[in-house]
Amino acid sequence: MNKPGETQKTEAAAVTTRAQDYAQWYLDVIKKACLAEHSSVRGCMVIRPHGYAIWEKMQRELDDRFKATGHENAYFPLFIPLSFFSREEKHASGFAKECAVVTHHRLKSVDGEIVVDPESKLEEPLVVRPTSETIIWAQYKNWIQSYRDLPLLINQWANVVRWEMRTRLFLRTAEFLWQEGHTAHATEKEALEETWRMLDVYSDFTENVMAVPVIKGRKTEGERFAGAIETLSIEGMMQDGKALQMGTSHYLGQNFAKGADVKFQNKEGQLEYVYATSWGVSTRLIGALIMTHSDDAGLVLPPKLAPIQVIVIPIFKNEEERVKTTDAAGKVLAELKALGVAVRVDARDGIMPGAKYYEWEGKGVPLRIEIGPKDLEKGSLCIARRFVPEIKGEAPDAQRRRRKSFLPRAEAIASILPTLEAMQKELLERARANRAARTRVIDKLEEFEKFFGEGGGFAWVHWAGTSEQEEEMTKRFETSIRCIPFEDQIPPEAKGEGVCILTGRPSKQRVLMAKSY
RNA sequence: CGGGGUGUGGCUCAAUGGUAGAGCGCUCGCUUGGGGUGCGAGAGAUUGCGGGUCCGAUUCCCGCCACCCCGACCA
Repeated sequence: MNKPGETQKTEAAAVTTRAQDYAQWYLDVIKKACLAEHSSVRGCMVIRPHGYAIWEKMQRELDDRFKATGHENAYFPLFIPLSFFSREEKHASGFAKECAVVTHHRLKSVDGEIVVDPESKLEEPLVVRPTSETIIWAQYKNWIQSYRDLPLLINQWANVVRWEMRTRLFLRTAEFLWQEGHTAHATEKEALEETWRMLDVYSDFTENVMAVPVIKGRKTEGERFAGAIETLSIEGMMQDGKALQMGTSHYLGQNFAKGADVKFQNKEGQLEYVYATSWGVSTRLIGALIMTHSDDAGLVLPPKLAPIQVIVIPIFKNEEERVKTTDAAGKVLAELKALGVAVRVDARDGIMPGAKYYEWEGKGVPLRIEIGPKDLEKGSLCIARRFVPEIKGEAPDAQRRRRKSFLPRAEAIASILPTLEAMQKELLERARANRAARTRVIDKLEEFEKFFGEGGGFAWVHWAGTSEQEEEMTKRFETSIRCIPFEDQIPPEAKGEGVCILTGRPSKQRVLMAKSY
């Protein structure tokens, strides 16, 4: 770490965009905000308290939405017997290359060294779940007999393991936390409705809670979930212009019901396989949050996800002032708590106020209240925002001044909730504007190449190629079809028919192409 | 698993064939206090692991392991 005063004393500013710088910036934010770090365990992540507190807030918001749509939580085993896992062929082969497998159940001491006891080999290996479809459907077989048992709407909060070659904090770790919904329905229509409904739940969450705008659409065959008939996703754009898949909702048809032999008797008395969906979001969302809003000063949090929304900092230079200002801070704390604000006082002695500002800004606290002797005299409070809407060409000094406001005490307290609400909206608007600035409607391959050669972003492109041609595009430009967007997701300027950018064949609508994480 | 790189106090890095030093961080004291105060004292490392060469290895050689970057794979 460098001397704080030298390299880190930077104002909130535009984020650098060169890929390597961006990766470094991302790690710096995580470190400054004390969110997470690499574990000594290969590919695994330690989520620190502040990072976990954000996850808990996400969980709560999501859980409320799942409950509101009729879902219940349950829990299923971490281990999946290999035979269960192989019941759906495409599913098994899709995940085959990234599975951790338990083969023994005992250790023993040999010459003072602890080794795996070869005699404890399991008859059947256990796969550590990379996702739980198979183990859950093995159970559903016992739960479903009649159309009266349907729909079965269940969600699980769990950890899963995918043995990735390369990992990145939050975005791709060997073990990650997530929720996975697994539902069973009597008809295809119902299951499809559920698939679409849950995608809406996700987009509602990412936009209204995370303040991250997303494009909703269908995945191409090559990008589909292993074992799904249809995969829907929400795609966000990060500040470097890359796309991030933030959530998926799958229509599984009768594939898993057949694999686990789950039949029900319908109203006509006939046996039928049930129709399934599954959907999930993970701690990757925290990565999306960081990469969408944060700046060079550190994390920026939408107020709805900020574990601490307001930090109160008493300022003093002697014992008398310390007592007075911390006392005043305590009163502000109580009043804000009563309003339902997540607030904390930082009364640590021996740390300069400036150092505290940097620390809490790095952690993404949206609002800071400074209480010093001058404020007590005037009966005012200083409120400093973590960010303000940008004004083009504004000097950093001017922006800093604009972030602070001095208000009479009562007025200041009353302004907190409306300000938090405004900041929540501003973040979404800012993210929308950033996305719009890096989105193009493109018809010519040369233009496409140029766009992605100079930073890139989202490209609305006509496509009518094959899966092989899709791969060819990926090899040539490092881009992929993020999704085939729903009609209402396509901006007006990108609507209409045209011809495929690669093959020239007629195309009914444009798809979303981008480089992605 | 292929190609490249790196392993030295908590972090970022120096140095040296004669068993290590700085900055930041940490602890204590004073000082300071509305954007990272300043000074002083102090704690903290069997130099990734194993072997070889050598009187002597953190340094040279070999093997292994871990991590990072670039590919293949991905929520």
